Amino acid sequence: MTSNQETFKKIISHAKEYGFIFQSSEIYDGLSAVYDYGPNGVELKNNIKSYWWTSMVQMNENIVGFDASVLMHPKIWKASGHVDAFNDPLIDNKDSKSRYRADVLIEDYVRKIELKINKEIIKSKKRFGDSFDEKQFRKTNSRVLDYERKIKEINTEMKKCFDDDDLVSLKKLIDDLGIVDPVSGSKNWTEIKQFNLMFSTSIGASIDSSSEIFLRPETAQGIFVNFLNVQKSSRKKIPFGIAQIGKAFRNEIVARQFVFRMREFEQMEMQFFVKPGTQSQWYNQWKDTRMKWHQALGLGEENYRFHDHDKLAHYADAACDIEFNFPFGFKELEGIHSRTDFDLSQHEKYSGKKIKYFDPEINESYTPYVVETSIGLDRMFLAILSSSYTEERIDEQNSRLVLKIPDFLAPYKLAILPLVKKDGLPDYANRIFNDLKIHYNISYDEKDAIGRRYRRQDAIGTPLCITVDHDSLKDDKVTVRFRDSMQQIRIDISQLKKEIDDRLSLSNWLD
RNA sequence: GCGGGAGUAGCUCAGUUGGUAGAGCGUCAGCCUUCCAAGCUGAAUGUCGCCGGUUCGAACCCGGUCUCCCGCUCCA
Repeated sequence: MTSNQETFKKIISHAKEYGFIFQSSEIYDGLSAVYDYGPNGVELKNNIKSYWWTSMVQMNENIVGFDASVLMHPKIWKASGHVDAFNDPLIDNKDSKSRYRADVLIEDYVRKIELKINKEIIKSKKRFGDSFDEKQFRKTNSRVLDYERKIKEINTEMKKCFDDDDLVSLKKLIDDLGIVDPVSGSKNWTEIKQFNLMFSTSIGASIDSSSEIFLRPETAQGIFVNFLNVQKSSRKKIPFGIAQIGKAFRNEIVARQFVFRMREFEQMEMQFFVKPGTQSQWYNQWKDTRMKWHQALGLGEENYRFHDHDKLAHYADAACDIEFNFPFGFKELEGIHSRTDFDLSQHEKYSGKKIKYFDPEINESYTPYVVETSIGLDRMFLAILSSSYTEERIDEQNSRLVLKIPDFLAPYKLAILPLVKKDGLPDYANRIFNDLKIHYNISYDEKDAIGRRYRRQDAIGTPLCITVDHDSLKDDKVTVRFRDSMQQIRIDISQLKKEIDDRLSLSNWLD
């Protein structure tokens, strides 16, 4: 096992031990790929949300907030393409133990035939030189005609299988074509199974009259179907954005790597509506803005990189990920997609309602183009947790475990600690606690030696510790101890709030 | 879903041939009063993942099942 994997395991243990993340339904053996956030976890998560929301909605005059429901009309998922795209017919090879999408196997087979046609063409081109007429050749060459007929047959049969949901015939097609596993060369296939990545439930109390609906597999469609409601009620002019934070659900076949891939997860997304033709410019601008937002956290610029998509989804004309260096390598943290007018057009088509924006600048109406930024909240959480987890050696004997979480995201902003729990120090400490608790989430601790309490706060990432000692009773000064440097300053309690604010304010991070 | 590995206290792990379930750390109470954990005393915490089988007797053997880890696969 590599040291990264070791570290990752330690982070998972740490998350449990200090109340950040628990596995769902643990006492019933757990529910796979579903997690619960503990007392410290929910604080961190809420702070991340607030950081995102503030920088998106509050700091941008042309972005408004939104919160769509999880349950939506089932036609939405037909329009968006999820009903088709999230249904994968999968087949396993018993010898190589590999799993494939049945349609991809067949498409690969078709591609091989196409290669054969190309070979024939190249061969003849060489023979005939400049006088070679490709169109004529394709029409007349018997071998090429056979190949093309074969391709047509396969495609027709495959389409028929999909239209009829006939997995048995689809399997027969794979058998008849003699398709072999690219790894093992074996034809030892299992039956084809249909996997639907959308969770379904039913709406309506009566069994007879109820109908199947889906838990949303992405939050974005809630924004698209409300585009006109939001645009008209908020009187926004293009270009403008709609932002929302919410849960989405995917019944992943393989869901692993802790909270990186969950069946129930939370997205923070912003759909930015622009004039057609300007999408590429906005796409690049949002790429830049989003990367800067991440890097402002100070987790290390070298931990981020762009990954451009080679293969674009059906709705996109450009797409990239911001990847983060997780303990298991660089993986997607946020997606930035230029979604064209696909979604709005589809909903216009399926709903029969006009979804157009009248642009007063050019006196024309059009279907806006969309640039999407979509970040996995749980992934962001994991990025912060894993990169802030630090095992620090202080000297020969001493080490400590500290979460160097960006200060304003920390579950507790400060801890108030009486040096000893007698001589009236706890009373004094409690007065400070009560004065400040309306402003910050504060931890109070009087158990054990002061050093041990500092370590406990380090382990959950509390940036500041306020220690009350005997002198405090006389001079109204307390010790402020900093998490990362472990340095201490002595400060008058009247200056305390200002000192804390100067250090923790969001404005240190947002401009 | 397939293959491999694992599951004993909150955490890390012992547990002999099948014979009453253990340690360290942590937690809690008390002592000590000390500005960077690991001083003293005491306490709580386990259907040994779950179900079944074999046995006089199962943490241990057998079967099933659930969960986690690794690989394959998938990923808007």
